[in-house]
Amino acid sequence: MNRYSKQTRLLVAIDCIIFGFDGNEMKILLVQRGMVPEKGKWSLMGGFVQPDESLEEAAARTLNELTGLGNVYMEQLHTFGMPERDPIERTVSVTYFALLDLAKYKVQLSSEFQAEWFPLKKFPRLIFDHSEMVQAARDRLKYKASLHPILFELLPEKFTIPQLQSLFEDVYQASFDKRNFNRKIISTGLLIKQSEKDRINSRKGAFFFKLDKKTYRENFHSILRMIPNPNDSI
Amino acid sequence: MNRYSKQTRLLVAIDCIIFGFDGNEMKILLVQRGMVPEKGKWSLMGGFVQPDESLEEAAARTLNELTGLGNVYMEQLHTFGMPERDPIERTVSVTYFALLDLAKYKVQLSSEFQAEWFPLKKFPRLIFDHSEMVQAARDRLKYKASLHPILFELLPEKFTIPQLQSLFEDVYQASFDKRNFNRKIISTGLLIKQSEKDRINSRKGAFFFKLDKKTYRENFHSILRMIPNPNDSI
DNA sequence: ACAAAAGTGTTAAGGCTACACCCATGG
DNA sequence: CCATGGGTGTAGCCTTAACACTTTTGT
Repeated sequence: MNRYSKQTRLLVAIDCIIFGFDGNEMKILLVQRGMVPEKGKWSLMGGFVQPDESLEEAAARTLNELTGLGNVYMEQLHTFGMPERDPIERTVSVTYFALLDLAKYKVQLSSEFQAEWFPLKKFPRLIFDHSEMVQAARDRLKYKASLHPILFELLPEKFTIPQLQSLFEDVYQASFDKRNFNRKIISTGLLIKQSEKDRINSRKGAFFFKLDKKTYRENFHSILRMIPNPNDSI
Repeated sequence: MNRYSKQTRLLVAIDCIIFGFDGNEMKILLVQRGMVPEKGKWSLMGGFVQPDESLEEAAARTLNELTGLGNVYMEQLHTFGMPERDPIERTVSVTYFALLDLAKYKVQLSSEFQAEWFPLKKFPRLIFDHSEMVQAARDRLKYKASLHPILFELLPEKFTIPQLQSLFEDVYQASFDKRNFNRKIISTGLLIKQSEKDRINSRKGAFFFKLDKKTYRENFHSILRMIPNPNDSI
């Protein structure tokens, strides 16, 4: 015997929830679907798992086809498998979410796809169960970012603490006291202060910081408390 | 068009990591595989996803076939999809882990399967990547139980605090100071003290507690700190 | 000199760890 | 009466939230 006979084989897809931060707000990368059904409607970037690739490879390939990027933070999110989720044919979708520094890579989007960055606060209706996938990814991101220094993956190599705070505030839709936020972030020991300042947002200028990669790797899996108590919803 | 032509369809399996606690130690339920390849070797309970069932339904069905149980805590863990993980034919496996009160249900194991409870500390070599799945489930259990009151799912309706503590100690392979453990658990507000005592383990007897189901549901998703600092590894 | 954002310090409260003794009971 | 496991209290430390003023510099 070299097949499990009598069992039904299913299509297995990958869908990627691609988050980016432009220094100001969180965005999500969507594509206009190129095939029927729902051709022309907005959806997550996805594709089918090929016979010889692992799920991680399929996810990385999918991201790369759209953005040209590799070496991006990706994490398996959840697998969606309701029988009727794709009306054409039953498809099980393994979802991954990716975090990237949007400003740096904005221009590289493949023109092969009709892709666009949308603010996470307001993006179009998506096909199938893709909105549910986005919601699950947002929930996971919030959850994980409160315990692990994952949001640094969204920032450029050099960033300022006010930038970091505005990223947290956008993710949590909350405001934080800057003194407490500062103390909390500094106490993680993850930041290395640079001598230069970013003068884009103020006359005084804000010091740049870099991530201490070694400490980052060592502490990534320990449970930290990354955010102070929020003040209010924004 | 009513099929995505040219795409390869894959077998989609469910594998269940079933944890149980017998009042003394954590166990895992394994079956002797009934089909080639690896017939007779120990493996997780699993099966293929059927055409008309969701992944959750398939997982619940798999658990029910083996134990006769329904209404058990189950959670999707991770999807494993290395191309060569099953040498017969490529199979993507969606894993779920289950938590159950072993003492209560020990007898109901279906005789259709050769199933056995093994101590989590020492269980046989498993087929394919099943050991990796168990490790991932243990890691997830530790992680999640440190933040959410998930381990109550392993206990009978009435339980004592020393029982609860020994469960935590087994999961974390650590010992906790009983005064601090007590305070921490009581402060969650999840326990309702009963008037009866359990006199099995001591002459004095330990008070039974029940879970406050309402508080449990309300607080399940908030991030608590469930365990005090461990003293030492056991 | 003033506007606009960056940066910093203190206090009071609550939560945490570490630690040692009394209680209830059956034999 | 004693052995066994169950149950509790506290002091010192650390972390946290709440809160307001000073610094820098371009215009």
